[in-house]
Amino acid sequence: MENTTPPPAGGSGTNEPLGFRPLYRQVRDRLMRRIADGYWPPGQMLPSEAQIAGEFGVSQGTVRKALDEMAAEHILVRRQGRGTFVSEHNEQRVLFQYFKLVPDDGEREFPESVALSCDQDQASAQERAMLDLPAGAGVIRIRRMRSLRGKPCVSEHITLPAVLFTGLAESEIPNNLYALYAARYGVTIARSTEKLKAVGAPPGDADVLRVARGTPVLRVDRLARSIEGSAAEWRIAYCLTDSFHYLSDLR
Amino acid sequence: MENTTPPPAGGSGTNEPLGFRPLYRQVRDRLMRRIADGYWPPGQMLPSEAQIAGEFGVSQGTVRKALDEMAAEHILVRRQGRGTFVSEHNEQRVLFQYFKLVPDDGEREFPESVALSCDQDQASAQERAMLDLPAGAGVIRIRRMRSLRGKPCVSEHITLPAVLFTGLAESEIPNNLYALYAARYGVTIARSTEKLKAVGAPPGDADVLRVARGTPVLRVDRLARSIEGSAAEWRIAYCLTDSFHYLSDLR
DNA sequence: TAGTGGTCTAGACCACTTC
DNA sequence: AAGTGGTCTAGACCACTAG
Repeated sequence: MENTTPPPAGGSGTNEPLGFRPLYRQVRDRLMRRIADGYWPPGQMLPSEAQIAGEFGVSQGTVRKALDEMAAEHILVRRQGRGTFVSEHNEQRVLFQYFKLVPDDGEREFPESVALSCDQDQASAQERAMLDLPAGAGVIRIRRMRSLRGKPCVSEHITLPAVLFTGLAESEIPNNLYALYAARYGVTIARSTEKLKAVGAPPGDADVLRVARGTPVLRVDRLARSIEGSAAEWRIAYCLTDSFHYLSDLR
Repeated sequence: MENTTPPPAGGSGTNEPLGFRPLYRQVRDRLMRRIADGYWPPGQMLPSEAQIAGEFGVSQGTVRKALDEMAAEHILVRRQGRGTFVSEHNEQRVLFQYFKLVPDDGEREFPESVALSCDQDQASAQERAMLDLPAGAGVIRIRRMRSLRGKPCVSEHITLPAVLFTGLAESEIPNNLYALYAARYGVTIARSTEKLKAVGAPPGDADVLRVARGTPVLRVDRLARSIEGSAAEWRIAYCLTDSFHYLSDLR
């Protein structure tokens, strides 16, 4: 693997100076492709640094830098003495990376869920805009209620591109959706953006949460992206925050 | 610098296996101490990697690893071809690291501020608990209103340990408080935790924000810590989110 | 042109896990 | 004991900034 042909434009989200692409980024890209293609599924152990280095014709240090970067993004998990593994969306990871609602007086807990409905339909203009869908595309919509300690606390509206998740509308809705996306549809959620607002609870959500309409609730608008970077899920959640809070760490 | 005397307990927040402390962490600790002590003030350029390596008697790669880690925590800023600098709390940094309120339809902007009051008093039990203060300790309380595009959007209640900020109550309150803490009191804010809730606007804050009492607002409870890790500021902000949102990136 | 950080290599040894 | 990732070193060269 040589660096004699630097691609003119960068593509990994960061601003490359256009004209130089480090070797370790090319290694990273090739590893990412294999993971995105399902060559190494979640939970799979990767070859050792030395093996990857031999295959790609680079030094072990260069492979290490690529792997470290991917571990920092939670794409991989490295464990000394054991190996390097593709991250799984197990409960622990989802709990810490994606579920930010914490009891005021206690530890983080994984919520329980009840699916209220699940239908397929044509995407609205707003849904097409959020999910980068063409006109006429289909979506799957899921309504869900989640509880902590037996107390309803989140009313969710989830929208998925139907083309990525064919047949999901007819199946059971598990508590851990991201594990299902990965296992059954090969869609691995890698990062997301949340926009938070305080609003009065809309009628339907107030009923689900068993509070009066207009009660202040936290509205969380999340767009989740797959490992390839494309929008894979749009989710709006109305959260009760009288005995919970949304935890955000600023570094 | 040798690794023959591994300290029995780790102290940098992470769980060390108790019995091995890498050299680069010891380098990091020594650099941190100098920065915390004001030996290298914010904005100051550090010696080159080679110089530090020579002074500490370690290799350049080891120094590099320490510097990279500190840069990842925003303690340092590294610029190729120029050098390594102690981070400043300039507007750009505060805007991206600490001010998460973004207009729904536009770019991030730095808000304007109006100080409403600033007093010194004995700490309440709650304030002592939040800021780790002994009984009888004094605090400085600041009330502030912040605006974006001329529109009031945040009502702030700030509490500071009086012992760290003597004389602040009698001075002007600038827009960028964290720059003042660093420049005048040698207190560099390094990280913080925010707890978010949706609540009805309390009377005093509703008046400041010019909305009806009980209007849903985002309550942001922030505890900010200095570079040494001690609690340095407790801040509660009530934010209007009808045309703004709190932006949270999940990685 | 000199000085800085950034990349890449090669090799030695250490810490941890598993068999 | 074997295999993995983690640390540390030494040195070469590249990309960027500034005088």
